[in-house]
Amino acid sequence: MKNNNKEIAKIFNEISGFLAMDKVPFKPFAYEKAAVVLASLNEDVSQIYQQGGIKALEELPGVGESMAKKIVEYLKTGKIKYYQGLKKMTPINLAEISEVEGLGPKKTKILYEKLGIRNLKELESAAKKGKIAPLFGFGEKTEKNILEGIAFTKRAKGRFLLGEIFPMVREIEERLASLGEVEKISVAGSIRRKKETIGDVDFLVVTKAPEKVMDFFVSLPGVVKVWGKGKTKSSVRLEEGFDVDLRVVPPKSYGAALQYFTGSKEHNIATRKIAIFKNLKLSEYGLFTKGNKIIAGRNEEEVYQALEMDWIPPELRENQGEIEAALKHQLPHLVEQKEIKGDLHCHSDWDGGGNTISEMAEKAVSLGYQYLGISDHTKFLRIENGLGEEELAGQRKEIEKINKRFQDANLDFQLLQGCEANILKDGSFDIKDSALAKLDYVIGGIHSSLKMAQKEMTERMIKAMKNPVLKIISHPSGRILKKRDEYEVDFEKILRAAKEFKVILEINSSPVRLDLNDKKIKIAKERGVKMAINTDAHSREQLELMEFGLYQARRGWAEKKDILNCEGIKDLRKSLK
DNA sequence: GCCGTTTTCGGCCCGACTGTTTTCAGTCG
Repeated sequence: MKNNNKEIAKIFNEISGFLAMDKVPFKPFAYEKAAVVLASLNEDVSQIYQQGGIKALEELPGVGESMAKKIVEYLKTGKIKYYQGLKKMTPINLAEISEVEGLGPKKTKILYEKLGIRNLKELESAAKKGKIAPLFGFGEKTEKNILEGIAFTKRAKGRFLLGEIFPMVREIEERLASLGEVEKISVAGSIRRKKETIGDVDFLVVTKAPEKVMDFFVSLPGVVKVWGKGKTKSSVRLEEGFDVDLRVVPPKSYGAALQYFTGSKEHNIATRKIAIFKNLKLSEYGLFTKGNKIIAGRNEEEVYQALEMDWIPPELRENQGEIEAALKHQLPHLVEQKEIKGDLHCHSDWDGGGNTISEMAEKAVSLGYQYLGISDHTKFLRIENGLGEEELAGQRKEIEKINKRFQDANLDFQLLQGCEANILKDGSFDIKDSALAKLDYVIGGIHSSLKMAQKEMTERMIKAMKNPVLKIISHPSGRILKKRDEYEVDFEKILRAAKEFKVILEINSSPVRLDLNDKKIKIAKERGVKMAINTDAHSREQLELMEFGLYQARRGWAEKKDILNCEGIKDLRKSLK
């Protein structure tokens, strides 16, 4: 269960920060790059090491002799001496402080040297006392930004990203399901509803051997604490910091319990009201008549059916109209994974991504896609090695070459060439429109000047949308979960412009973005604005993140017809024209 | 510290933007 890749990536990121503090040239970038590679790896480094030794580690892009040694040291001892030495010299909780938007290594170091600030708590106290503004290089605004950043970090605390937790939940579910004694199992709660952030995890099982199942549960790998262990309920904490509950329920109540523990609370209250109206009583034990005779409970379908409702997909259970729709048998047919025909936003090694165009394409083929749009950054984002006019032309040739290969192999798959151009402060792009017009499509994204006032930001986006080369707006609200709020923009105006100028809004699948979010997706759908679910993958593994964008789309009531990349290649090409 | 259709050494890490130190360092993507 322990995730070596993430742990080492975290340490490398901190090393990068410590080195940046001392203005060490180039090394910070090298460590950062390696951290990104490690974090996006599918296979655990311990496996790579076991199979291929230190040589195999050095094969990883961005990892050389020195870092490979450090990885081995970590695998063998759980520590990296070099890192501990740096931390000793400057005992700052860098990971914690860097969470605050606007604070980097240099400023953090000054704060430590002048005010002795080592962590978030000390930072907040100093900012509140007004000690930061008078420092050389700081000021009123910086202090205010720091306080706002801390407040934001705090609000998000205690909740985990769906994308962080989901793989672990799947693993636990598989382990439990593999026990012969477990007859039925499901995860419930906000995970089943696919909420973007999760408080804790609930599992329900049906079993004839509860003791054995509970014993197995509390000794799962990764369990660091057992809060309680009983016949019907046990709770544990995993080393990642979140709690998991396991409940054993009788078969005749399984559906009612699943319905109850899936929530949301608001959905349950509304459902119970329907039961009361029908002179029935709904609880986690079942649906009962006034005479306490059980009439449903074995599965969810029969519970909803007995209430004369259609079964409601968990993603919709937020009491946002799904109850009424289920009563009228008018629930939407939510978009499904198998309806996704391709991905229109991913990055190749041309702009610093982890894999070549060929490798990305092969992965897309293995996912069953008909097409993949390569959309590398344009020149402004040089750190990501953004492409200029000539490079785009060169990339075009490369893509045509690869497409030829697929064609010769008689494969029903095509690469498209797009790009992710930057919408600058004035609403223009960072690259000539004439170069953009040569591509199959253009994605526009905001990556700078995020703190503009609402009116200016709205005008900036609409100006970009009016540009006929623009087809898709990437991550339209700009939030980073647990880190940064959305930028200020008049969303209704954006929707009107999207409709008028036929611009597609992206549903970005990255677990830290999920942008548009569920609420905005629902409004966009109601306004008749089309969307595209994209991964924004920077490596081939990240193409698998599509499921998280899909969940968000489903939470926003999106159907196949609302999603651009549910179109087959022919229709898509027409739509992109 | 990594990497090599410029290379085993000498490049790499750019541009927009912000806030603040009135000319530029730090941050972000």
